[in-house]
Amino acid sequence: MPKQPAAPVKDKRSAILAAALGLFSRCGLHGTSVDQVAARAAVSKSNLLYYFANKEELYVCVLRDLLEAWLAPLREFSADQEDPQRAIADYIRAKLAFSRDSAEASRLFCLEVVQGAPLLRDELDRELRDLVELKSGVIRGWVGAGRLAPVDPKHLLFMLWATTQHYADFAVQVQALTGETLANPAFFEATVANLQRIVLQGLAPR
Amino acid sequence: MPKQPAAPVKDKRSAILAAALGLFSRCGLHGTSVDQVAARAAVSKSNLLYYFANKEELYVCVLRDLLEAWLAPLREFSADQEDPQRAIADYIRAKLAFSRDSAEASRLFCLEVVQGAPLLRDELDRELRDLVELKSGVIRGWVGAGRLAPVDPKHLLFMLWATTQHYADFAVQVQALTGETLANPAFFEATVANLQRIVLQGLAPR
DNA sequence: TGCCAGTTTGACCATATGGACAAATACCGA
DNA sequence: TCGGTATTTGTCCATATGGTCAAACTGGCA
Repeated sequence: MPKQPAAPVKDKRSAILAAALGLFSRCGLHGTSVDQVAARAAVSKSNLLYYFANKEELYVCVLRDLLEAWLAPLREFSADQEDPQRAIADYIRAKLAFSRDSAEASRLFCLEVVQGAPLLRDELDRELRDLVELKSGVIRGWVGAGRLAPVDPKHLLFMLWATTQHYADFAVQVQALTGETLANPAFFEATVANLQRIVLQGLAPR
Repeated sequence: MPKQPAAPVKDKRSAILAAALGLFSRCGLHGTSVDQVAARAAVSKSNLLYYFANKEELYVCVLRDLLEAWLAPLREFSADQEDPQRAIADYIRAKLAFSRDSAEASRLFCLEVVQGAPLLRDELDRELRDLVELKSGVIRGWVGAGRLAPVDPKHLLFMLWATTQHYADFAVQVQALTGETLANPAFFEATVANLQRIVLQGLAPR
């Protein structure tokens, strides 16, 4: 029977993963050295390589955690079949909260996908595809019932992802132009309201 | 009087810049070696370093061209003060055309901004800021005249950027989920129509 | 106490890569 | 043809970095 890893071991692993996320999201895989990650996690390089066979494995582990977190809000989307306006409004808020609370994760996800997602491609094809198919069905149902203007479900999802993730991924630009961050509660609420208003009115059946 | 660079020199420079754009946009600054760029441009590494003092200078040159191209559609936005619906519809189409025709540029811009834009920060603060201020005034005017639902101009611009750039930056994801690319004219038109419909209805004064 | 698996460390190495440099070559005007 | 400038190339080097390895250490348990 394999022994359960002791608590300190788990702590170290997650400390390393956290440090890696921070650095990878800012400098990318190739712009980050194992030394840097180790230093940031307060661990020797050799020790880090005891927990992760090599840099790529570490990177993949970070991505795996990432994808799970990224998918969470989508799994919740329309979970309890409430009315579409409510479901979409909630989703916008949840995604913006993710952009605020997990900005580094959002950015690393963005980096990876922009570069062609060599390591996520499979998961994108498999896991995400199924989930999107499922949610698309729900949206199509709403449209069919006349509760939503006719809209292609996938384009709608793209729009929701793009607009909400933008505030994490392009935070530098947002800050340069507005001086604000989602960390500011007032700005966060204003962003939620703005997005919800436009999207919901844009999707309202005529 | 400094001699004008001969035609072949210019060709070589732009060949190198083009090769660099392709590689940087896929692998980032650190994931791309000077050797690779040189090979792709059919030039020796030494020769490349004759035209660009070092890798960073090459990178900055690529970014500079990039930013200019990225700004072009925004400069055109509402240039001739037509009605807002028309101006926004045109802008959406122009930006999507950019995503289709200059996907690599869009992706490199995205990479750079996501990583904090250490090299673009100044330009973002200066050039883009002024331009955005200008266009925001136009939008505010439309809102004031009751021709547009009340909306924060900057959030509107963010929305337009995010939604249109998404099809270039997240092309892998889009393709994984729809099997399509903007290169397909039918898909391009469907995307334009979908976006225009939702955004314009979302912005219509009540 | 002594054993052993799990953990930690420092020393070391192979390689990739940015870039310096000097020699060679092409081009061009006088 | 000649001289000089611009261009091109091959060689070489310093450094950074991913990763190996064997030795040392730790903690629990018989």
